[in-house]
Amino acid sequence: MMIPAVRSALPSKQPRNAKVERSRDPHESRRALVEAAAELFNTVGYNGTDSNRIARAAGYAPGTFYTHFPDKLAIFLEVYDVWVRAELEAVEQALSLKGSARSLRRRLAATILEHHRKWRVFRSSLRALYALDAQVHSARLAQRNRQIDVMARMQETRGGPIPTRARMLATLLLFEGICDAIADGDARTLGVRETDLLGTLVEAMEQTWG
Amino acid sequence: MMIPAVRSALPSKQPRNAKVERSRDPHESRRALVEAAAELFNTVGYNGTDSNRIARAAGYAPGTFYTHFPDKLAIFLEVYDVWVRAELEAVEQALSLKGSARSLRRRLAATILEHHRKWRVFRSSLRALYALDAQVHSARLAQRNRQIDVMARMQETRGGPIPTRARMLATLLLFEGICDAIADGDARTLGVRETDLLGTLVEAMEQTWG
Amino acid sequence: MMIPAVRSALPSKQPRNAKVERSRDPHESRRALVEAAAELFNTVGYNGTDSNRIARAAGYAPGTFYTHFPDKLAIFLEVYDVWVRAELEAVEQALSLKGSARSLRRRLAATILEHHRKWRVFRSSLRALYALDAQVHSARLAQRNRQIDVMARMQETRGGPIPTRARMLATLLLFEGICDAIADGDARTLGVRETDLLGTLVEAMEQTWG
Amino acid sequence: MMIPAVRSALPSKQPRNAKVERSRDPHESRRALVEAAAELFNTVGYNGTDSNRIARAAGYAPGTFYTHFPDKLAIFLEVYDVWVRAELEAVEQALSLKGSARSLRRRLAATILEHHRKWRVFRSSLRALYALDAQVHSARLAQRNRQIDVMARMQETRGGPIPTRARMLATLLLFEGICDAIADGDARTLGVRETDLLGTLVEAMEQTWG
DNA sequence: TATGAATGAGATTTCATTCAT
DNA sequence: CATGAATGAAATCTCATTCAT
Repeated sequence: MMIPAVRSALPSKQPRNAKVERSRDPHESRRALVEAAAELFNTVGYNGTDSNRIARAAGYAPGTFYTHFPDKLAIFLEVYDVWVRAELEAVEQALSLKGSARSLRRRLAATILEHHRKWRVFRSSLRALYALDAQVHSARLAQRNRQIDVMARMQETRGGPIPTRARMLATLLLFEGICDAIADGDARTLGVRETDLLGTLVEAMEQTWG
Repeated sequence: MMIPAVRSALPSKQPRNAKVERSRDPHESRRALVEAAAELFNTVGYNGTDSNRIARAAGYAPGTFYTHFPDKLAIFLEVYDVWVRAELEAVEQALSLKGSARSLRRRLAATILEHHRKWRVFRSSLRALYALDAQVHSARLAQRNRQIDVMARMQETRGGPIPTRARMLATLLLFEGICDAIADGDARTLGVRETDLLGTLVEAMEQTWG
Repeated sequence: MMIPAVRSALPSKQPRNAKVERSRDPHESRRALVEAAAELFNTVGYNGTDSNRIARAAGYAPGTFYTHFPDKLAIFLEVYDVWVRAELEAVEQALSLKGSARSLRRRLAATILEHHRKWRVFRSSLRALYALDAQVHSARLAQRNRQIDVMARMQETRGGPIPTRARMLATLLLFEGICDAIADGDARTLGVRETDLLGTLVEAMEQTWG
Repeated sequence: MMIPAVRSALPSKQPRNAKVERSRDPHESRRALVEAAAELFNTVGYNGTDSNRIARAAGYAPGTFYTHFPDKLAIFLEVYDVWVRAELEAVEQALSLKGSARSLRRRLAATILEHHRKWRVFRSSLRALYALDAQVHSARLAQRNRQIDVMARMQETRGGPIPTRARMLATLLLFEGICDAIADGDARTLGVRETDLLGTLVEAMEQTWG
């Protein structure tokens, strides 16, 4: 049994894609499954999601799931991959826009916050699996590495001095912590205005990158 | 006249078992269950743990679990409570020792790191449930509030100026992020020495509390 | 670097079983389940029957039950439906045969008695659920209504005057009471010959329908 | 799981007798248990009632139940006994009052109807167990015998001719059927006025006893 | 007698996974 | 590739019953 309030938060018992005659294109099938899985993982979490439901939500029969993925974890990793790509893309886009260092940082913070907000529940499952599963762990570490690299490259482009990895990692962690706290609605509940918290973040970024 | 086949047709929930291990003190039983649950949650996570196993691990029969807790979530919340208390105690003890502001901060960081290390997997489940369950959510928010209060009180005692709540929350989040990263062994994997990362943390604390 | 103990710590709901008995026709499966359930309900009663046992008796694994019915009550209602249909059919057949009004009534009584005899235990569960469950209640009321309708139609066909609904209901209830008493073997135990009791019933019918 | 709507119909989770310091008088304890059991059986049925709850509702600990009764069926039989006694008493009282044969019959019908109304759910469990358990079966048969005896004695007193046992049993069964149908609210639902149905009953009695 | 924690068999239900078509 | 009925291990939870105090 999963948390009851959550069950009813499910997208809908009659999946929106039901009865849509699915293409026989395997790429499209896979894509649809990943999309449906993302939606479910992000609504009821990894453990609240079952593979039959993923298939049905994507418009397929249960067995189809297993023609595309060996198991539930595999599709979770794939969803993670999609997610990572989307974030990186958004980040690169945010960084590619003109503007002062300050406005760029604001944009970056806003972009990542948006992303965290959208993937709140998925992220929470990610964290749980992170501690339990080696594959998820290393996937996430790889992502962290990439994020630090982006940071470093960004600074290189600007011509500024590259901070120590410790500093960059710390900034990254603060970034995550703050975005999660805002996305979860906790800042507000704890009596902190979101702007103020974001301000703290921008400040920290300034200290790290000058 | 009696219908012949009838005698044995009753659902027959009659005799059953007979052996009775023996009632320990109910407080002790509850404690043992919570302890076993903590251990299991911290090894295989919330979803990997089942109530029968908790009972067995504590030395009881499956049913005993339900004479003490209505369900798995209830014992999870109780484990969390124990955990919170233990952390607060450790923190207060760390803060009560004499020493310079610097050494005090180091001690605090070491204490919390130790705590995170010990409860790595439990914490990951906590995070997953945090996003899915209202009770866990509010329990954790209450804990955060308490932590901020301790911070503020600490500063009051020292006579220093109390930072904004935004700053305190940010520091708390950085604290958590860094301790988790070290506890998970990620700092090292990402090419960052734990000492350096902790150094960043202490620095941030200095900026916040002067 | 990977946390060593972690690889095997995932809840591990992976491989499991492999043998597959083979999908029969789903209609046939459903039918087999209903049949097995009918048999069990009629032997050990509703509460003495469990869904796993129904599945096994029908030649399926426990889970199969739930691919066809949401719960035990659902299959009970379906068994009831089958039962009702069978009775109506038998009744209509009995009524379609040629013969005097008297012989027709005897035949009708014999038919229903036979039916009650066969479904003695099932009927007792029906009665228990009737008082506790709204669905069972309304299903049975619907059946009663149908029975009264059949009575009225029968009389219409004969061209006789249609009795009041109160009289028809009373006759129906007497019918049930007497058939149950005989089916349960109670008439005999109470020192009443079954023929005599049936005679009383036929008499009552004569008074009602002339 | 019992029918959900029924669970919530339970007298109350905090039994009304809770915390009342129970007397150590074993007769009183037994009485209290039987009373509580009667209430529960009549609310959630035999299978919906558990022995711990009976004990709690009576103000005792679970174990106390077993110092008074060997099992759940035993207390059910005792409740039945109490019920039977109460009905007989009420009947005898109704019959002892002066009045015309007609008014006496009306009173008798009203008395028994009242009784059926009050014990609707209990009666439904009785019927279910009747078909499954030999003890319940014979207890109920004994009661039927007594009822027929009362009928015969009554007629003897009046000096009228005693009908055949078949007739008397038939009348008894009609009585039960009609009272149940009214108590269950079915007469009304089936479009029959309760008075009309009772009228049919009184008519039948007149035919049987003149 | 009364207690009440403990028992453990077992009922209900879920769901990742398989495989014949 | 897609299907979907079937699987069966396993998790959650219940409750009649026991027994040491």
